[in-house]
Amino acid sequence: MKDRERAAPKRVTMADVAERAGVSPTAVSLIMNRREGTRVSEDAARRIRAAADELGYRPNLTARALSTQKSHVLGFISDLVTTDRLASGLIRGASQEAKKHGHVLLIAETDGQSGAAEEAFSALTDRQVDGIIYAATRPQSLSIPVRATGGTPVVMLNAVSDDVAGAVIADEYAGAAAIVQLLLDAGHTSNVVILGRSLDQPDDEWLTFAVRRRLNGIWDTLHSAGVVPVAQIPCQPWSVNNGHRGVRDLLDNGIRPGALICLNDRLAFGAYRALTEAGIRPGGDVAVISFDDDDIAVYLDPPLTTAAIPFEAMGAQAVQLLLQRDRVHGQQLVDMPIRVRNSVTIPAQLDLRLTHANDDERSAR
Amino acid sequence: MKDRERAAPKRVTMADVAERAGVSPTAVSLIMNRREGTRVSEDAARRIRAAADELGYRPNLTARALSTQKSHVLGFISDLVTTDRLASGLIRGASQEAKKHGHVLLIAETDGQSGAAEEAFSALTDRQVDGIIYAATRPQSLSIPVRATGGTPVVMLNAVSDDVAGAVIADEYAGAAAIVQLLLDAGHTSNVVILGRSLDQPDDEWLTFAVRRRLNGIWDTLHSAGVVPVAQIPCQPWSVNNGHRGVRDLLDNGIRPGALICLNDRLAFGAYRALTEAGIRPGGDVAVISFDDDDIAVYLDPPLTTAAIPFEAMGAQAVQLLLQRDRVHGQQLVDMPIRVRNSVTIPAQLDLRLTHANDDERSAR
DNA sequence: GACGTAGGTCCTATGGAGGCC
DNA sequence: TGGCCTCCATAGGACCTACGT
Repeated sequence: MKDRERAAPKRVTMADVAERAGVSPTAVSLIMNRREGTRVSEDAARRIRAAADELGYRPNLTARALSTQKSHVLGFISDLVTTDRLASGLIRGASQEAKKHGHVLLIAETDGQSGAAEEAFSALTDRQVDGIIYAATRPQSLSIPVRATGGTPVVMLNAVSDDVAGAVIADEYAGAAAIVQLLLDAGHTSNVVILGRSLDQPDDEWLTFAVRRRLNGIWDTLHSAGVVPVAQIPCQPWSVNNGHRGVRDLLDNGIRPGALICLNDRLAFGAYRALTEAGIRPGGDVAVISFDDDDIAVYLDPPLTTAAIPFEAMGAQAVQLLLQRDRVHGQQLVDMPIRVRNSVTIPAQLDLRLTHANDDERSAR
Repeated sequence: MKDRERAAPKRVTMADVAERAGVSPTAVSLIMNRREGTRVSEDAARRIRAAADELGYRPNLTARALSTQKSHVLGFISDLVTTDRLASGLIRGASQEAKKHGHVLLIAETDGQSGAAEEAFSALTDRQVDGIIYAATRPQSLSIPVRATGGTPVVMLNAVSDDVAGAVIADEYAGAAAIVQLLLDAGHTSNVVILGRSLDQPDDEWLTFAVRRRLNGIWDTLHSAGVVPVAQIPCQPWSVNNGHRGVRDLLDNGIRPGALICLNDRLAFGAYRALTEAGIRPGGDVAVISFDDDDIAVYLDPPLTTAAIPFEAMGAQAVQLLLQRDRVHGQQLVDMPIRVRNSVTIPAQLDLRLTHANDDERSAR
């Protein structure tokens, strides 16, 4: 009788239902879960269902988890608290897929500090999550604190790791190949410029496996078509200002691009600015393609044709991987959809075969 | 002995520690939790701590939750799956604050469908969350399915509700007043134009309580200074294209703004474009202020001075509210920081007293 | 003052008691 | 008397705590 501050009406429990239906708690449990092996009389079952209904009974999943060792909760850890919001799609995709399977997401963040990852893993395993998704906002190789894992299955998302088999990442190579092919098919084969990285540039921290694949996709495709770029502009980081500077310098050097392959949308934004300042119309005078499908891609004028990172699909895929009984090993590559917009002029006949990204402007407030 | 598929090494339990230390589980429990009322000998305590350490003992929080009725888990429900990522800061702020208090976030989304909210609340209460944050990506009034709540405390985040007392929202009125005051202090008092909504416009779905407050802040401040706008441009939704059209029409009508108050950053982006096309330099020829501190605000040239929605602070505040023993009622207003950038030219003497937003371009990949 | 026992949290899995043919 | 089907009691699962020694 210590119902002083706990004004909560005390959840109705299995015992309550059992009592009202005049059966044992066991019978209630059997009815509420599996119906196979009908071990309860139809009459009792009816009474139980009725009682559960009237009392508004809902099973206590914590207790169930304790008993079954399955919590139906998945952990989601993201590597660092970034200031941009690119990767929130990962969570969203994962969350929706989890919901489909009756699971729910417990999230934790490693705020960059070392030791934080271990702490995050522990916080989740202590709560008996059935599996953990370890996600990065930028593709990279992460090490996981195996000790803190306690045997809980882990899949990497937008990242890879030597410590674990499953990983879901964007198919950068194929995506790059596809969008460059689109550019070439549209006839933009001369004066091709690559903005963001030069092959002559020494390896550095920015050359992650994902960037490498993206570059390979680009170069292989150009090469297959016998196209040789007239210029490569290295810049680090891939920011608006660097894109702007890069293209401005290019123009100052008297090189006028016919097609511009930007390694991400921010660079493209900067490029647009430099081109416009020089009186060159993006989309009209020069074809532009890019990567990521950042928010700004739609806002640009003309809207940018870009290879999107399929964050939501990747998140969903990670959940599937985790929930599959027979684990698939190795990397799962997810297609990068090409958002066909107007920064590349496309001959009518080719155009018929393309599906254009149809973004009505997203409305705000 | 059914360790067939469950290859997991079986977590070490309190009983294991007790056995190794030669004490009862109770003693272990006492040591692992509260130390007050030293009811265990220092010697035993030492042995217990040693044993726990050697075995790598970690308490099973599921079991603890079952017995204490406190899960140290907070639920986070967001209202609808929006395509933009503005509000991910809410989760981030909440998550970080929760972590500080030894809590963790369980997330659920109501995918817009009716009934989904109830389902989400149930999914969380079934798992014994200690409290629920009900967040909206756009400020609005939401009704909560009280039945499914089961007495679990709820606070609204970036939203309000008639069904619940606590709510955390941005202080739109004060934010608007502050940024308009900044504009006026900088001397931009003539040819003021408001872009986004006209007072003559009839009430509609876009006129949420948040927008109303934002508008009131603007108008009251202008009024106090005796400033009367030369034009108000209604547009719905607040998109880049509408901002562009609005300002272009304005210029076509021969009105040349001296100061432009945009109701959000997307409108501002469109305005920039229209101004630039007309040969007018934003920041130089016309001062521009705005709201939201969207990603694009930094990318613009010149970077946009805007009143930021403090998503992270709001998320943190919601957690605090939830965790406070003595609940504070009513709405918690969170300050909107003014990001002072270069779209408003500021006299040197005033400038000294301002803190400028110092955004080095965020680096990508 | 130091410690153990037993009972409570709620659900599930298993073996076994009882009834019927 | 044995076989079979109903149903239920009991024993966990890992922890906390009131009480008793």
